[in-house]
Amino acid sequence: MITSLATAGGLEEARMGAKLKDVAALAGVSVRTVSNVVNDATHVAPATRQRVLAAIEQTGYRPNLAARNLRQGRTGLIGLAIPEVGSPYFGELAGLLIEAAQERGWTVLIDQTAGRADRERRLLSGVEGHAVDGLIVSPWALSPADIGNYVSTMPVVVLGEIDPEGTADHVAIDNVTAAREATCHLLTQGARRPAALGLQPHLHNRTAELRLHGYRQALQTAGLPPRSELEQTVASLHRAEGHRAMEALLDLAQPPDAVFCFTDELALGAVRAARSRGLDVPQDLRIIGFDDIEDGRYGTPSLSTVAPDKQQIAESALQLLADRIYGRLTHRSSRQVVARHQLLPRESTG
Amino acid sequence: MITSLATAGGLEEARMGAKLKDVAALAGVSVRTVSNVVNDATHVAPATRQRVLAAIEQTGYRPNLAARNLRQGRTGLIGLAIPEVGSPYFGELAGLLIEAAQERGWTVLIDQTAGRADRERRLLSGVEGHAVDGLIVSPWALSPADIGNYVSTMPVVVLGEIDPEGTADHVAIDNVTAAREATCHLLTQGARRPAALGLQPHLHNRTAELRLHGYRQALQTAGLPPRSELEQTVASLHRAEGHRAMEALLDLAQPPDAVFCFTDELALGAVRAARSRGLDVPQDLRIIGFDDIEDGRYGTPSLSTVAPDKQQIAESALQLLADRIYGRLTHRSSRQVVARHQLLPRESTG
DNA sequence: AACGTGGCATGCAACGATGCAATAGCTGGC
DNA sequence: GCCAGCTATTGCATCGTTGCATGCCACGTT
Repeated sequence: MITSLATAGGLEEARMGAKLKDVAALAGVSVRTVSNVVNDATHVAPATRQRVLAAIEQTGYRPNLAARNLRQGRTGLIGLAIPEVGSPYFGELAGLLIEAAQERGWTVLIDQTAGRADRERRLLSGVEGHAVDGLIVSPWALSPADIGNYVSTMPVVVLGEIDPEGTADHVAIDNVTAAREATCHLLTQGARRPAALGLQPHLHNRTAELRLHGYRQALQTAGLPPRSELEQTVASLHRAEGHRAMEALLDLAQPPDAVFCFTDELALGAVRAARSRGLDVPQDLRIIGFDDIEDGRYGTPSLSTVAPDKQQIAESALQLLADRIYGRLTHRSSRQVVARHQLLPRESTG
Repeated sequence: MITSLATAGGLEEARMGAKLKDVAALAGVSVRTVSNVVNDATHVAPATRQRVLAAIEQTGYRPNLAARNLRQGRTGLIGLAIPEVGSPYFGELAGLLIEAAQERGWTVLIDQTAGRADRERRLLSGVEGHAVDGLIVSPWALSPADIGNYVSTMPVVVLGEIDPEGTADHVAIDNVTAAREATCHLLTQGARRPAALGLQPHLHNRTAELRLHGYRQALQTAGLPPRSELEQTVASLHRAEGHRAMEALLDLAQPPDAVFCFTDELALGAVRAARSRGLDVPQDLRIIGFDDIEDGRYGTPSLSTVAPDKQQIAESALQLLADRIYGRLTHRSSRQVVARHQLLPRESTG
């Protein structure tokens, strides 16, 4: 309708929706040639290219992504499924992923699963349709088997959890070692009854399991018996739960003298709880977290923590995904990247 | 190619890419009817609907969004341009927006502008092509005039800054009043030399300007003279800058006895700086922030702050955008929503 | 002189879905 | 018994782009 008008006279008023056809008409070439210029692929004579570029400039042409996607079968979008963007660790990670994705020409589309299994499944099963070329999932509530069912549908990279069945690509740090190191650090600083805070047995939170495992290993190495009352379960990973769980620990007949929290957020809540009971951190109670979120660095006391290399995690995840999407990798077998981590002792452990 | 195969025998192996055509063939109806069922719009006989639904189930059909978008001219995506997802305030806000958008059937696509004007412009000018139906922009570095140039291209809602020329829809709180209240709170608590921390004169950060204005109003009302050395400029809104700026204030011959920080992050850095100099907050120095991020609630001391109603901001922004996108609103004139805010006195001001 | 080669440019068809308008089937009223 | 007035269903064209195959030309080779 307007199309023909725009084609005929479209010089300045072409603002809204110049198509390839319009550009072609203005430049006096075929639609196909304009497309070639835009995708600067095949041989185009310099003179023609100039003319087309000028026409593009003049019409303000922008490729219609929907059409391009339909034709190419790719969308240039990748999904990122995380529990919450608002939580610092995932926020920081999302930021890095978005940045890194942009460099590869991808746009990231965030879905918040809030750790609910149904939502994570819905996402994987492709409710979004053919909307994304691939998916990066950070599952808190999904079992490895669940994931296996869906990787056949589209490229999936899983963050933060090792899938024992090896059906999907994974990026994670060595959680057992990291947790052991954190606990050892507490012991080295003189702790005799270190607690673990952050179990989530009701969810399929394998990351938490691994960290618990590392914690127990450290105890064993030090010749200390595991005590189940020192292993605190939480319902979520927010500060409020850290606060609550810490109070429960302090209410024990024999309270701990140190706490390894599975995330920094939990640790920050725990610190707060300890201090409002008049305890000094680290004097009376040493606390270490996990994630190295920015809040921990500027709190009082600054929070000791284990820092996963988030940058590396982001890069690796995209690399794995790229390999699958561009089909550089045909074989089914999954790959695993183990990202670096680093123990960062700060004030909260003395 | 595979299409015909799938159409003919496609019962179970239709996993990868069942189209409308395949479903239609299986259900023994026309493609158009299947489409009608999917969009449950027009009259479809119950029996037919059942048959089609079964076929959809069996084939695992998912609508191809690219095709749908091409046809409809809408993408179902809205862009969200914020400086950083990793920063708590924007992370929390993004989370709420994503959630609210999902309820309206939209998917949010986050772009991080890092406060760089070129990036914000690039985004507005539609580098993303016809990729998004609308845009929510939280500009730190863009002047109102810049925005005016682009609103004609697509629906835009601006967050956190009032555009005096009235070219775009806006959602913001009453920053002047809020800042005045925060400063008044400091004065009420006994402050005599309250400082303002967070100016960004080099950027077109109008939000900061408004908060400074409110701060000065409060001083004037209290009969205190404004002192330019108490108005601290920052290069970014991160904790580190809050830390640095606070130290600068403390190095003054006559340091302040209270500080109004323009964001909670700055405030957290400021608290840290004060305490590492041996000052007690709030005993020696009262500090109030702005944003009500979660970190502030669980720090020691807990941070007094001004809490914008983030939920309302998110809802309103989407409402305004929806009106534009669905064309319920044709007239050019811009609308402004002033969201609620609330002063939250906590420990850091005594 | 005839032929092969490679650089440019083009036309046609198709990606998968929906808007439109037309058709087939049905009921009820006179 | 016939037609008006429905509802249910369908075919065709189309959204804007790119893959494929081909046409055309000029040049270098035998």
